[in-house]
Amino acid sequence: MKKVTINSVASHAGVSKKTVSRVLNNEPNVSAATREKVLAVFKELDYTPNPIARGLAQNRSFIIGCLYDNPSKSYITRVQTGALEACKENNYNLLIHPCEFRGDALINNIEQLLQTSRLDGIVLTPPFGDFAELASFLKSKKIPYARVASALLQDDSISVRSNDEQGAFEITEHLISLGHKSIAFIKGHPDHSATQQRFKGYRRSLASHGIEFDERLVEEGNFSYHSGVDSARSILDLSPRPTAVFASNDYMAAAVLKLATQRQLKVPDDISIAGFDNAPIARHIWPGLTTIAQPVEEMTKQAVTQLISHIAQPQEKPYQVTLESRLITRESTSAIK
Amino acid sequence: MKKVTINSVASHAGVSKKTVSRVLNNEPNVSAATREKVLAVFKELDYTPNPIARGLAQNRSFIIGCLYDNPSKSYITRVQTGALEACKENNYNLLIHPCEFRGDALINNIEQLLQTSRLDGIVLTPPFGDFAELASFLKSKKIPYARVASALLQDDSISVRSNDEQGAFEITEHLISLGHKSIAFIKGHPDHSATQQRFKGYRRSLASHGIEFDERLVEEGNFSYHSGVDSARSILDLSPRPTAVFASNDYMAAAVLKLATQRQLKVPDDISIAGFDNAPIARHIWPGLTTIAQPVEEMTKQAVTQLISHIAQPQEKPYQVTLESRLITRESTSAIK
DNA sequence: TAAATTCATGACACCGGTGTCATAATGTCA
DNA sequence: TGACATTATGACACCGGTGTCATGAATTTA
Repeated sequence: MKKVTINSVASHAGVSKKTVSRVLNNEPNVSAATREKVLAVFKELDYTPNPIARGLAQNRSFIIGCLYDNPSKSYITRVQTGALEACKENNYNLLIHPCEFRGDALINNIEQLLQTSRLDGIVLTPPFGDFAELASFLKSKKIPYARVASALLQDDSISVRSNDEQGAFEITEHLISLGHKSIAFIKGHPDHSATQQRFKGYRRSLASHGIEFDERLVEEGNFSYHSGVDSARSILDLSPRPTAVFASNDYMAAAVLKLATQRQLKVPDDISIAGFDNAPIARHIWPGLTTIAQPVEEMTKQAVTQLISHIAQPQEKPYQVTLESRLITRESTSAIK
Repeated sequence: MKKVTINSVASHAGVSKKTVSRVLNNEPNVSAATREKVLAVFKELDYTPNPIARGLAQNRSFIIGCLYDNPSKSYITRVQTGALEACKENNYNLLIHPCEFRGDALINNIEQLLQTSRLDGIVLTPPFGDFAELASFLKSKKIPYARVASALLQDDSISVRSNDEQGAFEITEHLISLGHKSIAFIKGHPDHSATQQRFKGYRRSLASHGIEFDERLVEEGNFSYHSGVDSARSILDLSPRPTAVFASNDYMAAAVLKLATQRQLKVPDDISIAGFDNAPIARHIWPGLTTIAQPVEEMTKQAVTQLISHIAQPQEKPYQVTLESRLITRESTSAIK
């Protein structure tokens, strides 16, 4: 059983390679009769074009790369889900590439990636979207890219984000509206722009209610569950203990909840806990976490969709959009007694 | 700035393409002087070979595909982690491809995948590893594959699994040793071979202690958190209520825990709960879940490593291994009162 | 009906590498 | 030093598609 190529189809159908190629790509200037004949041979020989050969001729791979370095696995899962949807709709494939954000190796690493697998475009997920050096590297290599959930970098690339500052503001407002004045805050990973944004929103809300900002209530986390445990320990040891904790993501909030419960504290009666992201864990635990729902899948899907259409036909003006997030109240927050 | 290809390097260095290719691939029969010269030109022109052209000539893509359809996202994350490690060590890349297991579309879907992106090999994760039709399809297309955590299919392909039956046996033994006799069981997804295996282990343990199997204690789940909630509801409504629940994975166990807690039951005092997999959630909740730790990452890593070495050099005998799992006791199980 | 235009098709180069084989250069041995 | 083996190198075809352009046939226009 020999391999079926465009040549075998051509000779079988008694036409030239080029004509077969025309049929393959729905190009004009093929008579109906010829088209029929070629299509019949496709069926008969069970022909499928070789994507690599096509890639060589057109200098395309139909593969999008997804770059990430994120302590929150569920966030990555959501990013992938959105990216995959966009790829599927456009007959693209998704290649995943985790790599360390810190360290000089990054650019080399990406260079290696581009060498071993030519990608048509790259999605930069946090924190990569805010790394100017990487952006300019990709530009120099002429690799199109799209940024997801990145706040800082002002460039002319595709970018889909949500308003972290506003989300954090709203959830803090929610806590304050419940009577809380002593609200601890757990920061996210310092490399992520969301970390600063969420912190800003927290402070803006406090300020708008005349609540004095207290540095002792702020802990440095890094979005991982483990860092949440450490921060929770410090916070729960405070005296007087804050009446509420706002963690920069749900993993860290879950850690606070676990530690508080272990210490016999009732949530939310003794302490209210709020998270961010609406990760699966927020509804998998009891009490469920009050949080901000971010459309991570949707953001990524839009980013990748735009990226693909940009690849097919470079746009004049970049697609830059901010999607809405919304407050979800569950059982982990309640009015102060 | 023109593109740098093997031709530009060749003319720059004053040698033939083929000699450049030899240097590129560390082939013998290149004089030291020539090699130096060519390497210098590589640097000077900042040359990187085009993977697509190489792929066309060698009929390889250096990409492994990972096929999955799994309700447990964290399981997929772990599979990816293991697969990525193996890929990284071998300069391969990983393309992810979720697709529906059920339905006739599957084979077409895979065919499409192979068309749009030539893969050097495929990792089949549960439940795909047990689908004989898919295996024979891949064989007919001459695409090497490796199976992860698959129990049933007896074929001559690479397979790395762990002993689900034994794990379920051990965790049931653990519950029985704590004095439990009325142990509810939540099954996994019917398409997954692990589902039957775990059920078998549960029954074997009961039988070995002369505990009569009671069908009313068995609920049909599908590995998703949501299905766990439904099953938990039925189980907690039973009268008399079982003193322990063994769910076929940690997500469903977490659902039982949440519902029990919501209903003011104390875990483990009022009811013991055990899971399977040692997913992150098992230690992110309070009380932590007693569970069976499966080396999912390691299984996948070994499978992919073998797959890649098989691609480079087809082996005579297939690599088929069963890795150990182990019992992890946490706070969700205790001796009956 | 002749000239001009449009359409259908194929020949051929090309994408950027690798494999095969011939040949020139060098080394080894008697 | 001649016969022979070994090493270094390049010419050229090939992988399986696509792009460019020439050509002959069919159709329209004057």
